[in-house]
Amino acid sequence: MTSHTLTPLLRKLESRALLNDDDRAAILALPYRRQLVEREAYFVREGERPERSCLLLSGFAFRQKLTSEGTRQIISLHIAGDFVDLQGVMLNLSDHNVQALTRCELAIVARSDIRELACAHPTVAMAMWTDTLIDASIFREWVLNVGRRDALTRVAHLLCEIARRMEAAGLADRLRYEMPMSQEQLADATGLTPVHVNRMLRDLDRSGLIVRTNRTITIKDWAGLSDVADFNENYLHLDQLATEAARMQEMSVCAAAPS
Amino acid sequence: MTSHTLTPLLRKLESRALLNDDDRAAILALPYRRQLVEREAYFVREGERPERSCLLLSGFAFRQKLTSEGTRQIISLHIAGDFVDLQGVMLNLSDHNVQALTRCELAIVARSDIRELACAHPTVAMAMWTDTLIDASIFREWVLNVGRRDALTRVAHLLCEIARRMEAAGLADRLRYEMPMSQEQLADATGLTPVHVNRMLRDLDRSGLIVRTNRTITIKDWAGLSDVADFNENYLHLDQLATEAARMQEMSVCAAAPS
DNA sequence: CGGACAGTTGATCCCGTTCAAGAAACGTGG
DNA sequence: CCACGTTTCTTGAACGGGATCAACTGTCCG
Repeated sequence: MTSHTLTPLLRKLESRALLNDDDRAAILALPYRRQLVEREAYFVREGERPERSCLLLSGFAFRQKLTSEGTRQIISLHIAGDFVDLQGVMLNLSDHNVQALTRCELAIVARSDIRELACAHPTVAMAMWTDTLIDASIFREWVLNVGRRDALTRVAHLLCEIARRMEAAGLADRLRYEMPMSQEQLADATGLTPVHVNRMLRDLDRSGLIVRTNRTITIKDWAGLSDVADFNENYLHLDQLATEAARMQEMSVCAAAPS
Repeated sequence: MTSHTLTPLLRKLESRALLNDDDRAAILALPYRRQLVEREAYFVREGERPERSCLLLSGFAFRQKLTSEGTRQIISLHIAGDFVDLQGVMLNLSDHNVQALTRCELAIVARSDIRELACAHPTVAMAMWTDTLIDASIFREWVLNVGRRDALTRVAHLLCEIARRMEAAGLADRLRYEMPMSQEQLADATGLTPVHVNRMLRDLDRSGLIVRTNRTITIKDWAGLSDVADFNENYLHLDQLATEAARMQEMSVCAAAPS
């Protein structure tokens, strides 16, 4: 049972709230369908009425919006274990696109099944709510990044975020990972042009903070890089569970009552 | 009972999900404390551990983050009826600041009371979840606005968003409202400088799309303005309730079972 | 080997910034 | 009600960070 397909989902939700055995069983009992999708495939399209949500079992994905002129802004990244498009469970119209960055394995779950789970298991609902709140926190940091930081800082910040999230997901070392994005995609994520992203990467390389070999990023000086990146990892809320456990004891609210 | 202080909260949540009488009673039974705060006052500070949430009874507020260099980015606006800082109910560390834009009346509710409400009333939990998802959708649009649109479009987009949200909240006509923000704040919301915001407003004025008298914005040509603004209101999810009701019928999930 | 795509570099341009100074609006106290 | 200081708005002039355009290199894959 430990190798159940939905184990990554269970892990994710357990990192968001304190679940009991009943909650765990209900999560693993979710009906799902496995699917493999190619690079560039759309999971969700703007304007659609979502009927299902996608759990990323492997690979990378990103959220994206287009202006009327056709320029693209990447809004966020998603890595294996992320429940992409959880907001489609409650919102009735999709306001952006979600696309595969690499080839992805998915577990597809019906929206109605997630709603039933949430209704029957309040703690699971709160774990999913928390997950979407962390997404929102990342969006806020990206508004700041794109709105008020210069080009070098923006690029460095994105490198730090990817490093830290991949480390937290157990996918790579913080100091060495393979960049899943092309420079054009980095540009769309930072609100820059591919040409200028290239120059900023070169500058980071020349100043000795990183080394690039093909798509592998090696961070030579984490403190130095996160300094030029103005990177403070609080917004990723990676320690949510630890602080949650501590605070539940203080408050003894919703304390794991068997449902 | 119709003039209960928390009626705006009830209205807000009823616009997010289909509540039953029991849910309504539980919302109005929330313990709260009224407070009046001055312009510039902080509701939440980055790095704090949130213990309470604020319902805006009157006035305007905004979310904000600072870079290490001290430049400010405004992340979103909030108007009377908004439950600011709902994300503080689940997240244990605040990742941004929330500040009063004008003098505000607040109803302050303890975090633990909201959690208890959410545990006991799944539909209310889902309404609050939905509310935070709509906030997140607005953040996404702002990433696009600040990342990929030119200055004129950014400013026009913000004018459209404020107009449409004030209209939806019943606070003003879509075509005429009093701008609650200074040009410096508009600049921090659009990722521009105050000087350039001023020029863009002048250009919108000269081209006949808007007229400004002091802080009053009169939109002379909504279609024209929303066209230069690249404004598509889907991201505000203003019709969430209507589409929700329609879809609940299709699916009959969580169908208002008396709790 | 060849064709497509990603990355790299240089030269030039322009949108938005910066700096500065004056005008209007606002709040406060007399 | 006006006088006065402060904040906000407005406009001009010069500058610069990043965009744009264009050419070349490297790499992957058939």
